[in-house]
Amino acid sequence: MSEGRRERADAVRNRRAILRATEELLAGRRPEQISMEQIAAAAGVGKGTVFHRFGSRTGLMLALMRERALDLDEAVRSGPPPLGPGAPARERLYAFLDAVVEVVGRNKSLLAELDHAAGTAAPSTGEAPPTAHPVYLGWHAHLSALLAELRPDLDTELVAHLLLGSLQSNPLLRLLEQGEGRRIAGTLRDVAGALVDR
Amino acid sequence: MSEGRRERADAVRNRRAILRATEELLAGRRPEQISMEQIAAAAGVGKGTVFHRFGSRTGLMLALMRERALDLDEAVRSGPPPLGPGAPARERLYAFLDAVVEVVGRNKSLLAELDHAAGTAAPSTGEAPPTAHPVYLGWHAHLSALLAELRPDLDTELVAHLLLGSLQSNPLLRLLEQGEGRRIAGTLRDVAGALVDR
DNA sequence: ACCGTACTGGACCGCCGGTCCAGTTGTCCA
DNA sequence: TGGACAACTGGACCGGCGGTCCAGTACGGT
Repeated sequence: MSEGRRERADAVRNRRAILRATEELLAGRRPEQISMEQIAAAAGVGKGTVFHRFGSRTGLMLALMRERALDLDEAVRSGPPPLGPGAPARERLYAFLDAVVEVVGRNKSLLAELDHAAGTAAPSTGEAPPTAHPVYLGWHAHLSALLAELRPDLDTELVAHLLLGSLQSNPLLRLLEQGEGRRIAGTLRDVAGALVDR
Repeated sequence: MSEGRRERADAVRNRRAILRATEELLAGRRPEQISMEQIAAAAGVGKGTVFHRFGSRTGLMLALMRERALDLDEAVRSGPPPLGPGAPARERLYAFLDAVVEVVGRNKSLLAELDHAAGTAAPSTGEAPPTAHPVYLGWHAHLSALLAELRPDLDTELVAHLLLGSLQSNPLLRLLEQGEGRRIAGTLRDVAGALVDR
């Protein structure tokens, strides 16, 4: 994927403008009420440019989500404990759940959009694999690993899906919207704790 | 809501035809790939009729979901134990989780559609309350009550959302599609069990 | 200064959910 | 039995969306 050609300066400028514009619009309205044309207008570019850079609506949203999830990703991979490596698995688990709830809370609408978009795949080879988005996959891998360390007897892959999936569901996103983040983080801890402290 | 006027015979016939047609189409493709026009054609009626009877796409999907969830609802409210009243709360909890997984499994695509539609409310009074659909609310109420009986110290409302929400998430629905229902039911039992058997 | 190429933007396309209304049909009452 | 009225019907129609296309533009290496 690494191009030999450098990216042109105006292309960079426009890509950033589009991402910023999307962020601003997203802060005000629900994502399904924002059209690609509005985004283009807000960014001061043509609609064609938006699609040229991001491929599709989903591609744009995904790019934005990647950007937003980068910090957490780095903190988990090489940051200081307890989020990063070095702390005991249980501490890392709790820290990670708290962090995920926080990130999800700051990106509810984006996640709702991506979750829905996951079903709509490219019509290229007839039946494209409708995988979850990369950000989710990363979270899931990390969570599975932590759980497996603590309870190797469980179906940790599935438990990780259960824990993360619940955060993506509409009722939870609604609560997050109402600032119930701390309450959710606490209860998620209770649930995970019940699983882990046997 | 109880009308004094009886429903006309042809209206009943058409309503059933539309629901059946929707079911058949839903069995073959993902719901977002089915247009209202296709449904109308498959049912042998005009598009106007579909909207007249169900109000909107969401209304139609909801009507279908209600129909599908009726059996479980009755079994829980007045059926034999352990699903119905009479069994100890723990048994009822396990039985209910199993039953919900089964119903969700038979209606994944429908639920995905409704979950997404929950965000898009009627543009009537500016900002309509984007509540979850009635079927979900019913399940949530029942599950909350059972949990509260077993662990009154927990935030059972929220735990119920976590358990049910996870089933609505895309990754889980994907697994359900691949026939992993039993695996999911089992793990859900493990999670609930860890919470309840302290 | 020049040239090739990647980038740009807005007209355009097909489709979708939803509306409208003129015509039809079931139902009730006399 | 028949007539009148409301409820139902269906397909033409609408605004708007995501996505495509391509002629024109402007960047950046040489």
